[in-house]
Amino acid sequence: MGIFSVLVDAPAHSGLVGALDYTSEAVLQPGQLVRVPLGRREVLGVVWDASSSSDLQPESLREAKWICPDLPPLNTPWRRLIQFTAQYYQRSPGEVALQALPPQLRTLQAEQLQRRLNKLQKALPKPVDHGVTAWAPEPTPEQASVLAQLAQPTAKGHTHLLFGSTGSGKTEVYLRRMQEVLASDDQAQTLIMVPEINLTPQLEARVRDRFEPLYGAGCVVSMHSGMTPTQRLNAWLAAHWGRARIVLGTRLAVFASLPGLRLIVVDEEHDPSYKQQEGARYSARDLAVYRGHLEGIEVILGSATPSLESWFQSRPASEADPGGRYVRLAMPSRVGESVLPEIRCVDMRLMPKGTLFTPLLLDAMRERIDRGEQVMVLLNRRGWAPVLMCADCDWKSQCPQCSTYRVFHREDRTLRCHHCGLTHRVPRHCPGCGNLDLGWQGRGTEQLQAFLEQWFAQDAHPSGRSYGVMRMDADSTRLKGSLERQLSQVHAGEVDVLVGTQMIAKGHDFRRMGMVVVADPDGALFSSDFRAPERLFSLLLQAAGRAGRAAREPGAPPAQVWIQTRQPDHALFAALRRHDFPGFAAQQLQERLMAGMPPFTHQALVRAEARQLNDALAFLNAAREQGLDANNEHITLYPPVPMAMQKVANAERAQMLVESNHRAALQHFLALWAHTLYATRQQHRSVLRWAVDIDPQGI
DNA sequence: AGCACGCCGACT
DNA sequence: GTCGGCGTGCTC
Repeated sequence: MGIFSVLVDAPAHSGLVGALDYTSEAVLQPGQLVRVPLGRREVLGVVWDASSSSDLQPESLREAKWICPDLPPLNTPWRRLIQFTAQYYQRSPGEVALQALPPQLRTLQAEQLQRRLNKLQKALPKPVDHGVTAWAPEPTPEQASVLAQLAQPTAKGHTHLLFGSTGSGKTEVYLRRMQEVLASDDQAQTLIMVPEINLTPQLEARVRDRFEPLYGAGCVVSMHSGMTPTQRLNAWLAAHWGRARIVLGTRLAVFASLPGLRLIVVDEEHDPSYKQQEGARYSARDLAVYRGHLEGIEVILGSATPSLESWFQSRPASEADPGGRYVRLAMPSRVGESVLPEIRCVDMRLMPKGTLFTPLLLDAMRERIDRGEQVMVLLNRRGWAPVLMCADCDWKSQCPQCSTYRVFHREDRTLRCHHCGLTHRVPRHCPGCGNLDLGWQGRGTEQLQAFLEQWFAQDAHPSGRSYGVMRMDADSTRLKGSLERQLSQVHAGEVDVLVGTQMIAKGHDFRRMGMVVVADPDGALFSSDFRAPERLFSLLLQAAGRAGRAAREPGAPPAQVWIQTRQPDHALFAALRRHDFPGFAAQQLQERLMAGMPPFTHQALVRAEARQLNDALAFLNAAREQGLDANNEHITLYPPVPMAMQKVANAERAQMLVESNHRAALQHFLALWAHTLYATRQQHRSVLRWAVDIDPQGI
């Protein structure tokens, strides 16, 4: 009878910190999946440490059963990745480990699992026909040079930042590099990550086209939260078994078990979606880099607008500076005939307040459309208008549960809170004074769509048909299949004007888009979040990337981006007009350095929620006092403040910023302080929830 | 986190 | 008299 420690799914604050001890007749390997009794239930566990001794009385230990002898244990790098994630993001290893496994593994009986494995084994990989090669475009000289550099071992290590403008063919570089790596070893596996589920289908199709002829059907699997539990389990097993050679997925795929992993690609590495926003708040991009380091393999981070963290980390060496830890590879040119679109600002200060589009812009749109091109209109606000209000009294569509307004959605006549989801029918008359005259303030995608439909209905297209205006946002794509349907309508040319939120700016390859209109970006210029300019720049450059992807006809005017703003002289737009990310980044980094912000400092947030704001603040203040007593010179503990969105779903929220110039010092402090926080929580029972967010996205 | 036990209010 | 509200406590 040996003693084995086992990880089970228990949150860090449950008192069950670390692994639990169990006995077993059979010798269990670390990484083996087991089923263990925990209280009255039986749960899935991961064997963590073999034949350890236990502090507990031997007779109080219960017995672990392995679930499936044929399932190989999770390997050492995987376990170390889990260990690191738990420690770095201040969660229990059990919680992280079990979250990283497919949910169905918890409930599946041993026989069912065995049946799955048998099926997987029977579906033998198609013997590779070495005569077969997938068609692939010839790499451009720029791509070839980057590929040569990737193949060349460097002193810097194995993480590369591929800085390539939209349309420079980054995906082709990923695919070719994957192909080289896969060909070098018949056990080799690669992982490629994308920020959003929406972007997986088109990349998946491209990856399948390239690799299925080489490695057979089933060599590519996807991993994202939109899959059914069964699909997820099958994909996970195929990867864990080594049958899948390529795993393609969203942030959760960073935890896929890949015994033959040789390369990780993180596409659009700057995208905020890589940061998990609940539970263990990990950054899949950062973990990908760490995993690469653990496995001793190559990592490629790709973006046209890298995060300032990655940009800084990839700075070249100079006399005074040894440079960053990543190797920067640049691909500045667009593939083929297409040229960079012309970016211009439209000065909205000259227009009456409330103008949706300037007349000049509307004329330019029609001109484009009549030439057979499409126009994209970007506005990052769903619904008709962000506020409904009474013309007589001061009633506004305030959400009763949150410190924000419910958004007026005219299409389904609702007032919806975008934070807590609360939905009401639009009142017929003012709930404050009974007045029938309810108006709105501001604009959303629905309103732009309606305006443009009306505008273009005044005339017919020169060909006699009518103009097509379509809206694409989270509302229009809610139903299954509607995203695909809408995209195919755009590709089929049934749409002249596509109105939408940032969803339309990301990734999709609209070949006929000749003009991009940014309707109202100014909100982001005045945001209190120091990362807002970075995100806006990235969004606008990505949007610009949608324009003019195809070669243009001789004599056709260049693709254009029109930005309607009341700040046309803003430095951000000046850099954008030059397509100058390096210039923008240099200026932002200078500001961050001066203001002592990331990447020059490291941050963590402690957030707390309570029914009363003061209870949340009191908890944080008490925690801060004790943190200050620890008196660490490298740590700054700022006083707690109410969050910008102070109330969400009837919970008052406050947060406290912890900062340090040294990542290790911050980690060390947080690890010690965690105990204090748990203890302090016991004295503050009114606190509903609290959590630590390491490297927070927004403050 | 689950899932117990446990001790007070409105119903068959 | 029970069904059930969610407060506290434990799980190797």
